[in-house]
Amino acid sequence: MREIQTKNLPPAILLMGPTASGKTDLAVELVRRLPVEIISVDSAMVFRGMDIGTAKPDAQTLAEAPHRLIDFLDPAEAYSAARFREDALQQMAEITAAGKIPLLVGGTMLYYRALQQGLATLPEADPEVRARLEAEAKEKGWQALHERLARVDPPSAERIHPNDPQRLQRALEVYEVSGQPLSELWQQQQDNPLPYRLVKLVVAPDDRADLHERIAFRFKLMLQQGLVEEVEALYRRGDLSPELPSIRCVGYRQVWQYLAGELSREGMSERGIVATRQLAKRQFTWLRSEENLRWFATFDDRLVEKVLKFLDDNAIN
RNA sequence: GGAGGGGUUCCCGAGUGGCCAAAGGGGGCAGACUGUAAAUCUGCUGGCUCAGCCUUCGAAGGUUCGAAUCCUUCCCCCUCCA
Repeated sequence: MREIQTKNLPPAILLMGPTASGKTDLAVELVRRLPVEIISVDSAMVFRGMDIGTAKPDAQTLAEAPHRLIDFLDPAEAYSAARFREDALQQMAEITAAGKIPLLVGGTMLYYRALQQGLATLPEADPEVRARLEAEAKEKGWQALHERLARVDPPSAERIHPNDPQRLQRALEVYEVSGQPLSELWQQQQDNPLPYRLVKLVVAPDDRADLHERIAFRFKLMLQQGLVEEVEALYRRGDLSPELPSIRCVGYRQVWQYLAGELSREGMSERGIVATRQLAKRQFTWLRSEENLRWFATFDDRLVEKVLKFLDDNAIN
């Protein structure tokens, strides 16, 4: 029954893949051949002034294939999965209204998840509450906060590992701000299917070793292109710190440490490459749990051709 | 040529007779993931016919009931003296 309803919905393409798999190149190619418009699904490209390290397409590419949801946030600010969902839905609606097809491209898998499955109605981040919890943890230890969570929200305490400060903090924050346990609010979550017929594909090298090689090559290229200078500009602002989501991004964090004298130039490069590999690995874990994915190999000579055929078979043309 | 220090499982590094397939860290692999997610966290990590067995601590011998740990010879690396 749901299938039948789906048929009448406007289409949208989700193009996923680990970092350095060639998503952007493929997306640009699709823009040239199909009536699609790109929406970025990337938690790092949202930041202004973070171009080289996020592998943001260059100005010329962006002129040809505009990306929505990039370059709109200052690195001092924070984004979220919930805001992404709102923003993406709005952009998708605009594109569809203009008679085009939304092409969502990126590697932030939580955002895809949030978009597809929706989120529970929860209070947004509260910097004051977080700061207070942080201070408390520093004094008493996260173990104590885990014990407190066990009293006010047993299911969440059961689920969240005592060593996971980020999730502990969030669960306690939700309880403090809303007066309700996170686990309760989750239960009230409603099924909220997207009003789109999703066609999902992923690009990734067949061989992990190939991806690792690409990652190392690309990171060194970023350094040649001026990644250190880019991060230095952020470093010199004086109002940014390594705790911010922007500065914790892969590459930025390591270069920041290098600028702070905590890493040698060589160590920074090595750690940056390692962090990128580890990111790709986590992205694969998400991808394996995605339903209805069609996989394409990055190094396939006929990649574009095959993708176009697949999309055509799915009534996208 | 002489004096000393060292070679440990993918890497770094602890271990100086049994409790050692060998601490810890890194890397790798697998997993989790609901407003920080390029984040945060968890597990595994010599092999096998897997409550046991086999191979491993530079190499080869030896001592011992038993050796990564002690002895002998050899190979290689580092520091210092000449």
